[in-house]
Amino acid sequence: MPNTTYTISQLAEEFGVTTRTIRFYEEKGLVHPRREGQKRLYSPADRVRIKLILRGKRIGMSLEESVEVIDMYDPEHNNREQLQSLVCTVEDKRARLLQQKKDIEDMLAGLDEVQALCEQNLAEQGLVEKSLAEKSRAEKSVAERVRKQS
DNA sequence: CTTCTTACA
DNA sequence: TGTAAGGA
Repeated sequence: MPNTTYTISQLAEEFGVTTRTIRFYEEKGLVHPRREGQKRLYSPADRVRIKLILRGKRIGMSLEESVEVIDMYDPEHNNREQLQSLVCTVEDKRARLLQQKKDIEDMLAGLDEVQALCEQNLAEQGLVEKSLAEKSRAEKSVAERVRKQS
């Protein structure tokens, strides 16, 4: 297995963020890259964490929320009680995300309606412009005849 | 040239 | 988070 590592700049480029952002996450305790002297070396696991953090960020989660979700991946305590508690937390998070998902779908549906109305309106305007053009053409030919007669 | 820390906006 | 400074 290739024990790949990444430099901060590699990850920054891959995820479209600045190195400052990644260091900032470390400052917040979201990632713990190992060091090679002063240089930070990120493991594939670190990379995944950053990916999850950015994903959470995209859907409006705070860094803190993302950490909570990420922490659910590795149960630090394996006794029944704590595992059952984790299951509840997971179910709770799942419910919230599903609600968010539904809200987004409803909003998208709303956008579909708005867009349809806009396009319909534009189509009608197109017809108006067309008839206007014809009207203009007709008037022009009339004016032409009048001019010739005079 | 890249990365790091620190500090301020 | 961006940016700037100053060192490695």
